[in-house]
Amino acid sequence: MRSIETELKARVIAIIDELYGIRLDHVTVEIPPRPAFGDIALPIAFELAKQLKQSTGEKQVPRRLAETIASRLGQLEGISRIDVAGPGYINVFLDRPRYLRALLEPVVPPQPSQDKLIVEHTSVNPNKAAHIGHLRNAVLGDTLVRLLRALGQKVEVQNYIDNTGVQVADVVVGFKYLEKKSLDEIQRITGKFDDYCWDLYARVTEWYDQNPDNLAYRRQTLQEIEIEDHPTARMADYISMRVLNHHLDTMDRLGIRYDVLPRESDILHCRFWDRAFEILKQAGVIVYETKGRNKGCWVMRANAGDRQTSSTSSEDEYSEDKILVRSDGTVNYTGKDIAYHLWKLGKLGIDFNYKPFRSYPDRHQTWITTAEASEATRITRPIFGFGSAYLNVIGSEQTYPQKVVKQAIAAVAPDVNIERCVHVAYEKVALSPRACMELGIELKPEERERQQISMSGRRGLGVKADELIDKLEQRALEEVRSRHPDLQEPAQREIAHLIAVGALRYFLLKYTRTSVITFDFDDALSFDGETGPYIQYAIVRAQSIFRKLDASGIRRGHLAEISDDRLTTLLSGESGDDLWSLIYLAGRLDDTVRQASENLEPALLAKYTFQLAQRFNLFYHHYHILREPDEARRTLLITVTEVVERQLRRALDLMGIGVPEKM
RNA sequence: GCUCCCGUAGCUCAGUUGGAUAGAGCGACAGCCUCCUAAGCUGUAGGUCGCAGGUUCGAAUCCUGCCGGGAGCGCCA
Repeated sequence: MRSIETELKARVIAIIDELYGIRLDHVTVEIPPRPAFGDIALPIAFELAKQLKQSTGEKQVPRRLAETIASRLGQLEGISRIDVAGPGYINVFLDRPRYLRALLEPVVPPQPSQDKLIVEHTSVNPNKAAHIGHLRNAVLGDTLVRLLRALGQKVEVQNYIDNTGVQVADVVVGFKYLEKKSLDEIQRITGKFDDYCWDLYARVTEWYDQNPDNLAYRRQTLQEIEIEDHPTARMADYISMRVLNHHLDTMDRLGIRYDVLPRESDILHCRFWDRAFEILKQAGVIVYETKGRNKGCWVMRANAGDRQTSSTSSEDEYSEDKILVRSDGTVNYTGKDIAYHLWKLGKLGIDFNYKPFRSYPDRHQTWITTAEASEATRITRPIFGFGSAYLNVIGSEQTYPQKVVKQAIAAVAPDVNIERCVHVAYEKVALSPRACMELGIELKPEERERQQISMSGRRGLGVKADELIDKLEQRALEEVRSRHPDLQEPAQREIAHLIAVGALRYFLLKYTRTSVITFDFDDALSFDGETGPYIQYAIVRAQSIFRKLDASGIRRGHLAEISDDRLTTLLSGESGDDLWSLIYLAGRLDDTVRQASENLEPALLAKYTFQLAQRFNLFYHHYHILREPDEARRTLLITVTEVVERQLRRALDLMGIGVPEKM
């Protein structure tokens, strides 16, 4: 498996060093396009020919080099044969019985890491219901967390709560000045509060548009929100916490949870910025402008943190410089974010207080920050922050501010491994014109022509997360009812729920991060083709086979009783090759997981899993296990089914997708 | 104006980091349920990989320029 690949690479490097005196630091390994070309291909001869020509000027034939290297590779454990093909590929054929037996070994979880990675995701403004774009963020983040943890990385999941920003302020303005409601009256609002705020938020935006003077209420509200115990702050706190609870409910439906919820209000009240300000000033990262257009502001130079002198100055008016403190002395969002990130990495020197916020049935506990040191903060709790690095799942439109934060960290905390601190940027979810029509949204004339329409919380334009999940569950339930009318209602609902989650999470993961998802109801609500339910169905079919086998009294899991010779025969020839390609694909899960994690790209895992399910369905139609007369062959077919079923289940689990018993 | 992302089949997207004959799904058309669940399978049609150069044994992938779409570059968050 992986060890064979590593072994191969090492051998090739050693041989090339010995024969040609060239030390390669990287050997490309690929999967040949056709099984006839073997299981692992090394195009190393081409690279070597190039390097030899460069160093000696002598032209070498790649094919000849490949033959030389291949002959020196000799016998290797787990490899049955090595060929040289085409213009100079070294093709490696694996020992099939050995590989299959290795796949049956139990999965050993890796040693957990000492260091902790802080993963921030979701971070939805707590002023309205979550929409499909927020789900993309949360599902991406949650899946990355699962991948990293599976590889042994210790992870802390943070969901940042911006409860003092413009968005919350706008909803407060809506309640206070548009609806003229008191806190008491707000508390008496029944029904889905986040939906209520969704509509109100859109109305406030309209109200501002109608009369820009109304923006004065926003400015005033923003100031009052920051004052501890001010009535406006209390109202904002009530609203944002009630909406936050809805968000956590929504995310819980998809199996997404958090360790800690840092609140912006607590960053203010704990005076994080004051400390960060001192650190930045001391490091000389920010300077006070006494002239120019940024006069009176504290700014970070564009080249801060670079060791080189900034001699190549600058007739271009410091256009790259970033303001952190306004001329009125207040800090902006990026400044607060720098303070927050210094805290994440344990570099701020002060901490929040914490209290329990939500407990889950499996005893998982989510904590929230608080400013006051009360009784609750003395409860034993995990240590938050002090990460060795951070991963921020944040939309790609925030690339610039994220770069600034990273730059500031690099400048003031040189001991931080800044390479591991990454902004996991992803593109947004836009709406297809058809989806807009189905939502009953009036489009502006210039929008009608577009291929896609951006969602806008301000305009109340978007697909609400809960409504979409409801729709998916409803659709799945109808399907389950017609297929399994004999099942009890709760059982049917449980299946429908798993299918809905599978459909939604897979839908959001199958696109690569850099691709804009053009949301369409037909695509998102589909259970056919490249979808989560397709994969779940493949597993359900495998389970069904197991049930039938058990009922017929046919033993499972005794491949060990079949000799290597017999297995070699069974795995050769046309149908043997066919079975082998499925086994080999199933074995590549771990490699795919590693790759998806290295690239921070869950889509790689999603695509792989679908491909494996597809190949299994093919197998399912080609081979009828229950009717297989040859016992050894039947045992092999059963084993293949078991291996594939296990890998598919593991892969789905990493994507946060469960599997029903039947569907 | 500058920076970043995207452009591949009618539509939505992959493409193993430069490799062998460019792949899926949806949609269309034609088939497959006495047979482990048809949420499945088989077949057909569908491509100048935006355009033009360059780099080399080899380019959808890398470099340059252009065209088209999106985002960012605020004393907003």
